Amino acid sequence: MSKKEEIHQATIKVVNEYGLEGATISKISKQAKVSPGIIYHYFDTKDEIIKSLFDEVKKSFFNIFSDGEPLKQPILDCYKHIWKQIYRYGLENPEKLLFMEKYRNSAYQKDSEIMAVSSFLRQLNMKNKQAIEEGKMKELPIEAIYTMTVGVSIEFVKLTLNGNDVFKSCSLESVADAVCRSILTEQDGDCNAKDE
Amino acid sequence: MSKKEEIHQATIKVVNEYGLEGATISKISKQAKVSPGIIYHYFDTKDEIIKSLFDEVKKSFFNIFSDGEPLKQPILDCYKHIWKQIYRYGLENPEKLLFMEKYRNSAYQKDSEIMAVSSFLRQLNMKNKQAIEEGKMKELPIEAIYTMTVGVSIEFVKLTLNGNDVFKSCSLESVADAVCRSILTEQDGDCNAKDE
Amino acid sequence: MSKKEEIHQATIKVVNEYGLEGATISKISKQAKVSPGIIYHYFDTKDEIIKSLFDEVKKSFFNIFSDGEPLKQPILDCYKHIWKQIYRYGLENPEKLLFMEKYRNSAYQKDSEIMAVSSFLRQLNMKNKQAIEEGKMKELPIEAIYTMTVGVSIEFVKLTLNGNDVFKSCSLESVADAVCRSILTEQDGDCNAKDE
Amino acid sequence: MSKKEEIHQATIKVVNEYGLEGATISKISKQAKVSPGIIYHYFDTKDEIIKSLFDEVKKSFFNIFSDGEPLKQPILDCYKHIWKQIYRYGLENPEKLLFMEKYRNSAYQKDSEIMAVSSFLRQLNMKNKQAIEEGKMKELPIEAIYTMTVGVSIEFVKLTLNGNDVFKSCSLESVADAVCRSILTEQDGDCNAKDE
DNA sequence: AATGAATGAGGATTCATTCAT
DNA sequence: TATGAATGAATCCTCATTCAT
Repeated sequence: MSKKEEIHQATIKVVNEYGLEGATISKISKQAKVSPGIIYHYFDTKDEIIKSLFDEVKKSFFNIFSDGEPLKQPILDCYKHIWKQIYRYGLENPEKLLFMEKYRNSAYQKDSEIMAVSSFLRQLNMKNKQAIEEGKMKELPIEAIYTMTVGVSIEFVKLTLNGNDVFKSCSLESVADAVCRSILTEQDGDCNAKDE
Repeated sequence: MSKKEEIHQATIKVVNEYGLEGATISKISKQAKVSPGIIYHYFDTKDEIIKSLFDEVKKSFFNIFSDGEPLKQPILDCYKHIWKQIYRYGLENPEKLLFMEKYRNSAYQKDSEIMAVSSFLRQLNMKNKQAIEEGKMKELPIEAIYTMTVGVSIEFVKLTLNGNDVFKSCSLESVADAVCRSILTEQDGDCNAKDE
Repeated sequence: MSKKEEIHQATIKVVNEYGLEGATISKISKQAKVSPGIIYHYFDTKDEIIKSLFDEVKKSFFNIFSDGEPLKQPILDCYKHIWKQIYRYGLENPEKLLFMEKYRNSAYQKDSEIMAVSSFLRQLNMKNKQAIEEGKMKELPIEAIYTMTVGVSIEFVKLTLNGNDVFKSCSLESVADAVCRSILTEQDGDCNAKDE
Repeated sequence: MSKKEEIHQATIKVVNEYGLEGATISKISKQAKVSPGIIYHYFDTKDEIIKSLFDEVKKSFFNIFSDGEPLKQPILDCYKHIWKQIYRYGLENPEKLLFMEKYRNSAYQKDSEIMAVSSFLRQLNMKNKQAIEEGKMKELPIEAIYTMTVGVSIEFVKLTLNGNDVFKSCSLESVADAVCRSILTEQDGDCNAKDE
């Protein structure tokens, strides 16, 4: 592991323990067992540490989207697959996921530019548009789709990490199914949708 | 408005402009047009200002749940009603809602003790349990139900406040319906649910 | 003496002991017997302390130019008067004069914008131009005139402060006379010199 | 050029760009294209770099005093010659001259030990004393003589380097003459002035 | 109640210097 | 000789909190 990675590792630990605002250079350097000075040999500012770490984590996060080639499946199965992948990722990498969530709600992230343009996400976006045209999916912007699926999965991770036994009586599968079904059109998603 | 309330008001404004970590006593005192010293007559510490403000905002937030007596409606309609109320509340009180979200992801909130025990929420919880027993709703803990409904509504508020025209092509009603339907059981929520 | 003045006083002492670069907030606060924090209640930055102090000192320095109404005298006597006033000022206010000299050669002073535009200096400049037109004074820019007269006086102060007994065998008067005569034209500077 | 000289060269460049206080080992090493570590093989401390550089520059500066054998000329012509040599040197070696001036006003130079004892200066000092005995020159210490002549020339260099067109209407020769004449006795300096 | 000057610990960052390679 | 990573003390500055008035 390179020194930069070690500092990133230390940072993510400190952020999870003390919050983004509580992550001081002093704490990070102690956690990484290096001097405060050397950190500035690898990073220009403290902000750069946080931002580059976020970029790393975001990359690793979006990488798991494409695991298992979900694009080859029908739109519902595609999102269900991603939903479950996110949940597993979150449980296996709680510090990464919680770091992302803290970053997302912090002053670092001014606009919601979360939607990175990985090649996978571009393809997923294409798939979305196609499904919308085919009348299978609600005509919603990608951010809304993301919120209604991935966003919920992330919140379920947080619940689980907080000790909440979410899936005691109800299977992960059925929740993933129900949640992801909400992005489909009425005729496609269920039979008895009614408007007020 | 009491002095405490004035300080709370000033705090919420400063937090929304500068973030939780950027909200200094100095800025709050200037915003509230009082001296820094007097703030410590009304609050013991800065943390107490933030925490008591959160309690206030949380109370006002959960108050709107009961508007329109949603408990008298069937479970789906009840949650759809709440969903839309939250969305409206968020657009009308962006500072309050964003403050809550910032607080929720900060170091202030160690555990997820969001679920306040208002009398309404107790009643809603009863209604949940009944619906579960009747086989109408998935057997999920209240926090999960909350996440799948209210949580999504809040995220939609954030999207809208960020300038995202979420409901350009798809009605608020249909999204609320689809999202809230995800907490129902398969037979109740839709016709063609399938398991993997 | 106001707190700002006290901090200025402390700063001038520290600068004279440790140099401009050695004048740290820590040293200044100890010299002024105040906490480091309070300094930033009166000044925005360390630079502002130095710059405002320079403005103060410069003002006091240029004030002594006009003492004794030198403008009413012929050009040579006028400059001789100023020359001697500067010398006296320097011996009486060594810290102020040395501070000015340090500032002048530092990174603070990028261009040589020393020539403040006090009303007196404007009048002196007028007198210069008149003397040039009358053929009494060399046609040199004001900065050169300043260098040849005031500049030399300041250097004599430095010599004296360094323990050099400059005027042991040669009177202050005769040096002032000889130095200031150098700005006169040849015909005017030479044969009709008069001594006091 | 030896490594030490290369480091000196780099130092003088960095000092002129960033000032004495802004000249860090890091910048010097980059400018010299060597590692920071190796600098400490050639110099014990950063102060030693600066001080030895000053000694070098001072030597080169005082060397030009003797160019053209000014000692063989009458005292006035001798100083006029030196005056003009200094001015030319300054314009040709602005970095060296400005470095000297920065050093002279810094915390490095506690006492005014500028007057190096080169063999030339010893001879010049002898010439001074003789001229004083002969009643041709004012009875002033060597430092005062230096200030009244060389010091003024250096200041004229600074004015010129700062973009001031000092000699637009008045010749270098006449200024050198007038300035250097100020060190002569009254009878000698006045009536028998001759121009070129 | 109210002010705002004052404190001092702690923040990010820099930099002369050292040291393993 | 030479590198450049590493150290840690010192820098400027901030800010929650206190206190004299």
